[in-house]
Amino acid sequence: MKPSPTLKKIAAQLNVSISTVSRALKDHPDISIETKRKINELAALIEYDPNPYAVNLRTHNNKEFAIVVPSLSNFFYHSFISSIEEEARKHGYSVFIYRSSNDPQIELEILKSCRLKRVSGVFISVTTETKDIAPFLKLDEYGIPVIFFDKVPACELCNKICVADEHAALLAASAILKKGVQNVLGIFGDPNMSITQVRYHTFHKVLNEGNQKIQLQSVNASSADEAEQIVLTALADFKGRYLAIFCMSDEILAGVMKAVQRKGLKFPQDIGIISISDGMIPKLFYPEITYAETSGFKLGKLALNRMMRCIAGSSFAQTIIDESHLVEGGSI
Amino acid sequence: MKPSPTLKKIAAQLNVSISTVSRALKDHPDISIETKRKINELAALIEYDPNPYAVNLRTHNNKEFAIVVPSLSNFFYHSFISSIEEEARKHGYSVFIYRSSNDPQIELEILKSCRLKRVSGVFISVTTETKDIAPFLKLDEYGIPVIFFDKVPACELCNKICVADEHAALLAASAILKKGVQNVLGIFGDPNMSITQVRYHTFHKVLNEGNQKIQLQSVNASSADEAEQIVLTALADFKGRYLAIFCMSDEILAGVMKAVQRKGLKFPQDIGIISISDGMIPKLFYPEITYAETSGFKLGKLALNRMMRCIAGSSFAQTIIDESHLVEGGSI
DNA sequence: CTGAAAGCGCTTACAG
DNA sequence: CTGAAAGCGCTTACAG
Repeated sequence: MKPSPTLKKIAAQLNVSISTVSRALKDHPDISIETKRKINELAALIEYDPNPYAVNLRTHNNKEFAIVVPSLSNFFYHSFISSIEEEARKHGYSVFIYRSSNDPQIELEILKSCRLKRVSGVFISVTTETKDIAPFLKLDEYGIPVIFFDKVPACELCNKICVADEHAALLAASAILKKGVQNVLGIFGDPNMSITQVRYHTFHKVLNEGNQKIQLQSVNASSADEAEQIVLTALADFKGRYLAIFCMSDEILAGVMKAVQRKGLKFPQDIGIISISDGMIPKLFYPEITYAETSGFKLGKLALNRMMRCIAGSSFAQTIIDESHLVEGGSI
Repeated sequence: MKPSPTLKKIAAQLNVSISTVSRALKDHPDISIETKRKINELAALIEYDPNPYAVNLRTHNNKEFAIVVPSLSNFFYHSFISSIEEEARKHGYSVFIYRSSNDPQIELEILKSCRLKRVSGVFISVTTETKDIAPFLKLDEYGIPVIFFDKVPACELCNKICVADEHAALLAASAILKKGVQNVLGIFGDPNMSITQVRYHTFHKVLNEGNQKIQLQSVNASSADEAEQIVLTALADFKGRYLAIFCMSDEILAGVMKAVQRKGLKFPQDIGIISISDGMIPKLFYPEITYAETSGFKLGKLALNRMMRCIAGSSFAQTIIDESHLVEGGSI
């Protein structure tokens, strides 16, 4: 285990004081050009790098953001994370990712670690079980800004960046109206999640307010398998009539597609399908599935922007909602 | 910005020395029960937590592993990461993830950061451009073990954990032989990647060594779109004859499925499909696609095991290859 | 232009 | 059983 180069060693070799070396390395105007040259040369030669622990102990400042997510298996997170990262790098920040495994206990440990490490800021999508926002407020007390994204807690005074659930549901519902479909089956996720409630509510409102009379049936599915079963049942119920299925999420879409393929149905001829998605799953089928896009990319930029404002001192809490747009596939 | 509780403050309030507080908090046998009680009580009350920067500066020891991956959009990585994490937690280590964006420059920065932070160990899947292994050896010099996984560099003396490319290709080829298919189209990825070479070589060897005479055609595709085009062309060539398509990866499978759906082909009736995959994409279709599984889960356990050995002092470099197994879907 | 000194918050050998 | 002291590697106000 090789010892690291330190200011002390450079100072000793060059017969100057540690203070001088420290100043020279950060290009302090006091130090003479000649001394700076000597010091920088040696530092480069022995590949000196400041010990971040020592620096931090003194300055309480690291340029690191933490992103905390429940899981990694989500294309929305990918685009969000890469967007944050790209932008953060430009500002001289590095980014690392913590995974909470959707476990509030682990999430708590991660938050504590972020606090103790005094990261510059935290972007977090909370677990489905997270109820207590005290740990987040605590981060704030220590001057660490927290930006919630995607799965956000019910908290007025927080900075939140959300996908446009309402707008996405509206786009999907409008697309269905436009096609003039009469029988619609909406499949939604966990009814306790706010994301489900918003999407459900908007979807229903738009369809019911249209001038067409539509037979709308809505169901909740907690897994792809369940969604598949629901569709198989519905196909029997709606026998003979053209049906459009709305999928609130990728997981549900996966189940729906299983049922559609199992029954050998062609879309959009035999059945119509429309979804809210980040776009990965819809593109696996032919024709591609039409979906209202919830992309993390633009959202990431907005989130980072907000973060930089917070770091600059803004204490004003704000909820930012990105717009969605319809990506026409050909499935309805 | 609230000041953090410190040993000093506890010491002052209790009229004992800092050393005593430090010892009491780590349950040192020298300290009297009564003193320990008092100190622990106050520490709990004010929520004292040691400053990790100060601790590190003294002890050079943090219990953190870094996982570095080129990208997050890969189910193999998800299972690998969650497996590592789960196991690491049991050993009292926490895990954070760095994303290199498949950029060797960023990868370099990450490695440096790992070195300076003296993480306990690094698990890394390198970028496709990574040529220079010097930075990894450097980590090793500083006593930080490096375990390569999945995308590993050509380096004899490294610890590597790999998916069983050979075994997976063998299983897929054997499955094709068993079905007695005569016309086979193999679609492979970037021919410069070692993973492609191994899969290609084994696949061909097994098919050619079988006693059946098989017409085998192999092509390289660098994207899903390209794979789709290849299949469309091949369908014309093999007109009328039953064809089995082997997909080396999920990306290729995605393209192949696009073509198959576009042509309205039924599988396994009209065409046979078999793939190497982590299992997510194959399960989206009906019938599900048959594939040789390359799961990160078991691999993660093996990798962590190896890491713990390295930390315990083993300097013996080892390449571990996990076995694959065939998951029967119904697509061939 | 340069250096000695204090201090960030901790740990640990040494002394009593 | 407890404490004073040195030191991890750095930064920065103060002095010259």
